[in-house]
Amino acid sequence: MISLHWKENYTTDHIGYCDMSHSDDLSSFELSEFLKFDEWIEEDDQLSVFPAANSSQTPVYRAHVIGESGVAASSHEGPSIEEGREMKEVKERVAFKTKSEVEILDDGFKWRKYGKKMVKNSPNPRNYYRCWVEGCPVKKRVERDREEQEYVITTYEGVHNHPTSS
DNA sequence: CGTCTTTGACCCGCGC
DNA sequence: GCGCGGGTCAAAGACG
Repeated sequence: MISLHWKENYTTDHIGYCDMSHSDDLSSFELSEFLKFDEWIEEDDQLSVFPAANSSQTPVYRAHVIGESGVAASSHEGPSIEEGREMKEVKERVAFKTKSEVEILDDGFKWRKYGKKMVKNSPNPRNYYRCWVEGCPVKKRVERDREEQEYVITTYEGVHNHPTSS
């Protein structure tokens, strides 16, 4: 059972989370690309790699999701998966808020850093990465949470047009 | 010596 | 039109 919930506003974005058990059929889930199944935040807020599809366990994983769609934002009861899919069409962007001391999280992809910027009202810089694979449009940006410095916010933008290179 | 990071410059959209 | 904030470029530097 997959359910997507949304919480209160987070600056201009909206934070939600998605609960799912590993018994779900990932391939048929429309949000699979959008949510990047290979990276999740576990219940204890430790980053973990999603287990292989043939794993016998059925753990529940949780990811924090930051959306930017007005569609999702306007829903008070929380968006359905339909709305989530619409969000993907508007902007293929997903963010994870992760409790971590290091900002370089190995998610199975190779990244090339191309920029760093100090953001206003925050003492922390924001780092910009591009997917290392040529022709792949995916970018990500990494920054520390303004208030909770022990958290790292990783934002992915776009969908990989190639398999994960290990 | 090649490759990846660093870092200031540049660009672009937006509000005033 | 101009300044500001955020995103990207690219030359120079670091590092193996």
